[in-house]
Amino acid sequence: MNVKDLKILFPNLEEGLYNEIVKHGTIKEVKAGETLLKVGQTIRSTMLIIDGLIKLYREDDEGKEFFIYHLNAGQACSLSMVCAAKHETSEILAKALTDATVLAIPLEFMDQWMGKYKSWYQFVITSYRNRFEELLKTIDAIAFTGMDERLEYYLKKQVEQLGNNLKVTHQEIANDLNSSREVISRLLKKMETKGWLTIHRNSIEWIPHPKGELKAQ
Amino acid sequence: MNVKDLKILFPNLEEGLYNEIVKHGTIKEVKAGETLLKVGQTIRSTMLIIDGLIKLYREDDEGKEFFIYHLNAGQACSLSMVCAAKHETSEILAKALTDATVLAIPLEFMDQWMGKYKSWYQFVITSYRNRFEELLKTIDAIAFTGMDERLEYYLKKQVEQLGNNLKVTHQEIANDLNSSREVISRLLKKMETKGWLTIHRNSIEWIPHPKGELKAQ
DNA sequence: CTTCCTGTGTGACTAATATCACGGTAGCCC
DNA sequence: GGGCTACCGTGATATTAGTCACACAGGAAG
Repeated sequence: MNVKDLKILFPNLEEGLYNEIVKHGTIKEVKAGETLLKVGQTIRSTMLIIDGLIKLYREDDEGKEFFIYHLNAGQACSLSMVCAAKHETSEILAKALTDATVLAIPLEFMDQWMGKYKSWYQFVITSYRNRFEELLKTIDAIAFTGMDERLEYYLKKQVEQLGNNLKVTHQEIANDLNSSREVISRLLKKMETKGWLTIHRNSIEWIPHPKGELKAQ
Repeated sequence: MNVKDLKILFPNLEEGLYNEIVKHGTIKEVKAGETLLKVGQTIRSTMLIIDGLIKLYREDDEGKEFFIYHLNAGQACSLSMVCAAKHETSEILAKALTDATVLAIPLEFMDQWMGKYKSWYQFVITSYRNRFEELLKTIDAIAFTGMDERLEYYLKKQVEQLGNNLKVTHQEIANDLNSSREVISRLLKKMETKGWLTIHRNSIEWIPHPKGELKAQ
């Protein structure tokens, strides 16, 4: 990892901080589909996403996985920060959706930089706020809306991260939303007749349309 | 506000920090039922709860209120922290459930103390982690379980905060859970026959029983 | 005591979602 | 091509939760 690339991904940090990050962080490569973080695992470092897309899940007792949000390049795993700071264990499951590169920073620097670099503190706080907002929006979706709107919200988020052509099966969507394949199939069909997307085998093509963007947060 | 009381409520902070809190914080008294924070309101200070019980809600477009969690004495409003740090607006609704006293700390100290007092940084991070966990548990409840379990979880949380005798109507519970009175009434009745509680007019008496405690987090 | 209001109980109905049971189809491998 | 497997479509049915209508009960105020 070099300072130049780091600056592009994580702008607005202090000069000295970039050097420290490069010096103390260790690169970790993860293959698509691999698990980065298991529930119950002890966290010993904070993770910055350098490349790729990470998907975070909440797991229930029976191992069902409920999708919470994505992390992509230039973001940090807030949970790894909180946990790291208290030497505690993970509450969530993180999987690499694509091949990914993450930068692991041993937790002792987390503390140290907090006092030393104002930009680090800002970065951490901002990460938190963003994740917190994601969680609140997720709660909104499940508490206030039906499956149809949730699917819509879900697809828009996927499109935002992965582009209009989603390589995904109905079953996978159902798992992420803790629903069943049939329900998702039927809802997708409805959305297809509305002209919002076209269904292919193993993929869905999102058709941009006036109401198709996620509201600015 | 004096240092001695502060120490009891917020232990493990640095000596100098207590003095600063007392010096720069301003006490705010709130009557039961009053709103502390509206959605969309700009936040100019971080709030520490000195006394009383605060209830936080998420609001939908039509003003329906979905209960998220409590804050009680000795805790901080994490959201006010994130928002304050970025001069942003509130995403949630906070109401005083009982008469309450909060200590408002202007946001500039938030930044300043972060670098100056390690204990403050620890406190903030810990607050976050706890709130984050609450949110995740709330998501679990709505994503993975039915109304019956959600009601059970809800009641246990109330009991934890307010004791075994809950002064609450079925309608109020229904609002908090974004359900309807009839559904709650019927579920309560079931729980009554199981011997978990007794229903009175305007109140519910929780009967402690082996499975009646919230799992340790 | 009567009136009125609020909270509660209950049955009937509707809507949304999950589940079951298939049958069809595209693509892969032999 | 034939068979296999994963994915998708669809009707029937079950379950859960929300809605509607109304009856009743307790308590406060007159």
